[in-house]
Amino acid sequence: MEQEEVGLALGLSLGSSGHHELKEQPSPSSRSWARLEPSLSLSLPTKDSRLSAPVRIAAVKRELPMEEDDEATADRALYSVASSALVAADDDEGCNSRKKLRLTKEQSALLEDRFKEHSTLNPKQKAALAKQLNLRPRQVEVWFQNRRARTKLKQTEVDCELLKRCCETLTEENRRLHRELQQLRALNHPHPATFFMPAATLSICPSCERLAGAPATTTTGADRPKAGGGPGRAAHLFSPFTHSTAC
DNA sequence: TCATCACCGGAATTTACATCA
DNA sequence: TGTGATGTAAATTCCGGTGAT
Repeated sequence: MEQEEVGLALGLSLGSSGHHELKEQPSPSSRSWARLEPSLSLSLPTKDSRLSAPVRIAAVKRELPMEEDDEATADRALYSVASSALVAADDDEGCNSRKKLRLTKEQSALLEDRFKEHSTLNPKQKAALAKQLNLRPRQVEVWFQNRRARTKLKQTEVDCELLKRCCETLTEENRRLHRELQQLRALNHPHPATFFMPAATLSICPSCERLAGAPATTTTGADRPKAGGGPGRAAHLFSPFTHSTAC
């Protein structure tokens, strides 16, 4: 991005004359900046300076020893400087705050469209999209980062809700199994007068590994979790006399 | 093989702004 | 109409992973 574009994008026309150490300013990428900074001995105009932001950025560009193919790093550095200039602009007005970009509906829509296609961008795509949107590549990059974060958060919420429902289902299944267990125990230790099935007939079905010994009327495949052989396994009750291979 | 560097993305956090009671 | 609480999203910072040299 040309320095003039940066200045125009920021809508800045600052008056300034002083200088400000670059490393004191926050940047979009502190690591990139930290790697740049040691090689720099330049100082930047501050809020007190009388240079316009584009001029200041141009000054930085002259002093930054960058390769032409290092546009991403350059962009971050320039953005950092531009941000600094913006802060300086506010300071000029006695308001030490950064301005916040609000994307237009058109910009948001296009970003969303691109995100639907690819949730990440390569440098060329980023630059092209930035140009198309009249934004800085760094802004596009940040938007995609935040968008991915929002997507992940949304998915986490969905997963959480699913787990919650699953937990409720399992809890209910657990209650039901406890009731059945009590019934089975009653069968296993019946009063002599009401005895009708010997304890020995309660067994595990060899084919499905489910407990046998009572009618298989309470548990169906529909009301059990499909996977994993959960609580439903032991609850599948059947009579060894009526059990078939359908089990 | 190891060290260093550059780059990128994720996570956490900060901050500006909009909305609403 | 002014104000504080709150939510949202842009921006920042830090950190770890990875590939190139």
